Amino acid sequence: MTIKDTIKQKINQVLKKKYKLENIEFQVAYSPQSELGDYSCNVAMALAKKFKKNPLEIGQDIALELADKNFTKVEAAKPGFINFYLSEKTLKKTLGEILEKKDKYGEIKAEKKLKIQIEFISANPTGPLTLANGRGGFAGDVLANVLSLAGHKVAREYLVNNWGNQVKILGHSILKDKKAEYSGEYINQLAKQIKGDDAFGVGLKGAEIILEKYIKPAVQRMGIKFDHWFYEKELHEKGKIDKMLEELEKKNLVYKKDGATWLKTADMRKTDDKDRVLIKSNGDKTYFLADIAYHWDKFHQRKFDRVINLWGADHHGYVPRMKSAVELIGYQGQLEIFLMQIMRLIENGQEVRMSKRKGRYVTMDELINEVGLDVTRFFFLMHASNKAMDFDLTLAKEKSQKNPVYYVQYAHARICSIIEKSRGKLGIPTEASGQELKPTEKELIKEMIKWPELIQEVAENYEVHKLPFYAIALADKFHNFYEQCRVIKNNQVVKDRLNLVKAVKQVLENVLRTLGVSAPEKM
RNA sequence: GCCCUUGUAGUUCAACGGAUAGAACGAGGCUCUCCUAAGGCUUAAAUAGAGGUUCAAUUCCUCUCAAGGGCACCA
Repeated sequence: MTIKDTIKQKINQVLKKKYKLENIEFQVAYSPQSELGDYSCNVAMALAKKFKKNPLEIGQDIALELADKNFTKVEAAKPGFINFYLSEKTLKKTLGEILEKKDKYGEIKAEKKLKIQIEFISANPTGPLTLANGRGGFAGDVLANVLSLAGHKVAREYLVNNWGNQVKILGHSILKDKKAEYSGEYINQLAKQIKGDDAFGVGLKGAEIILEKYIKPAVQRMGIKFDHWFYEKELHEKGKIDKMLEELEKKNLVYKKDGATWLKTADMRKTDDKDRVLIKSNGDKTYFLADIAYHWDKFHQRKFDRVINLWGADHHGYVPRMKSAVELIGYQGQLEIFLMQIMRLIENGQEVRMSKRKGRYVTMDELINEVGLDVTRFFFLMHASNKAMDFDLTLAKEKSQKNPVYYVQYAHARICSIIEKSRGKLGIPTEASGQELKPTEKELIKEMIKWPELIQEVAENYEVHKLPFYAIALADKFHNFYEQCRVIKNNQVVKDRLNLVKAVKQVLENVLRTLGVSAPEKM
């Protein structure tokens, strides 16, 4: 159990015993400054109104009951916060825990182990992966890592839309006829390889080649491994779409109007506001129907407890109907859709609209070639997904040398160097001054205590961008320590510090692994 | 027109409704006889505007202004 959980549990016990209260909402957070302790809780402020009492007094009353071996001091402060001061013993205990758990430090037990699927990227197989696919790609990959650390069984999936209109258009583009829309070098290449006169057939072949020759290698270079590539084509060819329609009819969820077949999505008034077409009046099936069949497959056939889809923000109008459909087929609350905001490409200070159709885009490959995978991943991951981000390739190239990822990796390299130099040297237990940890040492350990707590938090709110910020904070604490405390002194190794530094190396590695970024031994 | 996102230092981004709004880059000033100066220390610099809710608002609500996206029997 993390320190945070321990505090929460203890406070709930006190509330129950002392005040006969349950289910009170309160938060346990990190104190903003070290003078105010390490953890702080606002429960007294939450109770102030209820009791019509000064929150500080309530805080003092509660603090009295909270004495715990993990803390040297628990006390109420100013407006009514209860502050917890970690004891040195707890810090040292954590250090031992890290060295013992090694790469497992950060793993937590889920209250209930879930089978979770994360579907992301899923870019149409009509061209190479571009920068636009970077956000969802890296965020999805890291979210999957986090959810596994949090104790769930996670599968990564890429939906290949190798069917429908865009495949036909791809075919026309390869044939270079009047209906062509896509252009670019890859289309020219495909035109040389594929012959035929049926646009859809040509498109299918083109999509297959694009997937194998451009998309899959790019995904691999991005450092992502999908557990499953799902082909939309198979839904159609295996008759799963027709079966889905039968199923919906059996459940009495469809009706005919104006020659088309509709799904009663508006019945789910909370999620969608009107009914949606499944079969057009010309007899064509809509993509929506295929998508329902796809989700039926996820939930009904493959039995996922939770499905998370990362979509581009331009699909947000589609979210309500998809959620309604999933509810209608009986999986309420099990589909989560996260929108990745648009990424704008800037060139010479001007926004350039990326367009696959106009052949105007920067591919993932180009970017990784220019600045490297570590910089690319870190850059994308640092941005919260609900905000639009600007990307200037020229600036990115210039600035890649200054990417904060190096700050983090440099900490790791410095540690490796210390460990290397300490080999074979005489060990001395601690500094002559005694057992007391220096402030920078304490700060460093406290930062490491946060790692499992962060995993827990991100597994709940999916805010993956907090991980790179944590990595920077940990590196920062290390660099501070490095300036203040020497591990090797007069050609002798301070043993406790060597252990501390080894623990930091371990946590840095765990963090970087979760981010999919390398931990170099030399820089 | 309706709906959804988003407005934080010069720039790119942080900040579960909490205590003095943090970083990085950029600008200025220090700092290597000692484990990697890709480091450390330091100065200047920000919540778009107006109301409201709250003990407490960058965060929630309303309006204004600004940016982006969506409103199909397209996928």
